[in-house]
Amino acid sequence: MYDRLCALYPDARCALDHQGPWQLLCATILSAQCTDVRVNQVTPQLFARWPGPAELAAAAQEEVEEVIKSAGFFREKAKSLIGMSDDIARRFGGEVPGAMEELTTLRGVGRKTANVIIGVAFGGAGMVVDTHVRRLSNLLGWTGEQDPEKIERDLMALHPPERWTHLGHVLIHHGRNLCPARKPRCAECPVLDLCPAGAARTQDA
DNA sequence: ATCCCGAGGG
DNA sequence: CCCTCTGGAT
Repeated sequence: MYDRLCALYPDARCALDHQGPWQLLCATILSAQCTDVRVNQVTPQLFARWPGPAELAAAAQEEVEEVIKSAGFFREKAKSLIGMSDDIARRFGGEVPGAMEELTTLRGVGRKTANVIIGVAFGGAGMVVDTHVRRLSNLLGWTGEQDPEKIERDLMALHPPERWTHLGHVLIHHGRNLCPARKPRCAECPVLDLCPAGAARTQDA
């Protein structure tokens, strides 16, 4: 299945525009319950105005809110962006840490965001479980869990570490292109033969 | 379990 | 109108 998805999406990669770990951290925090397209619309202005953690840590919350407003959850996300930057400036000497236990101590950073940083910014093994990965993993029968951390564990057991990061990317890509939550296009799906949920659905119709 | 929240699609 | 979008804190 992994190979089939890779063949389908040969250049699937992180769709959040960024330069360096701190920018990716900001973009990923902003991506909660929001499309990556919209995140990429607000980050240029964010990074132009506050170029690094030291600057953003000192920003006025209302000004940050104004810039990121269209991404939704703007009050919480502004607090997280400022708090996370302050954490990095004070506790980590201005450098984004690379370990899960450190990353998740940052304001607004949970396992999903931490795994993005580990996998994409540092080239490590990060099994990202977002809304797409959760939905497709359940449809494909790879897990029966709903809790992201349990899904993470199931996926890590099914796939070798060197595939984790890219697996997340191809699943997210497939979720966007052909298998969105609202209206999966099973009739056009090239991997329908490997999808129990899709097979059942097409039989229904 | 609930709240945070704007924007786009059906 | 209702649901979903690369979740996390309380």
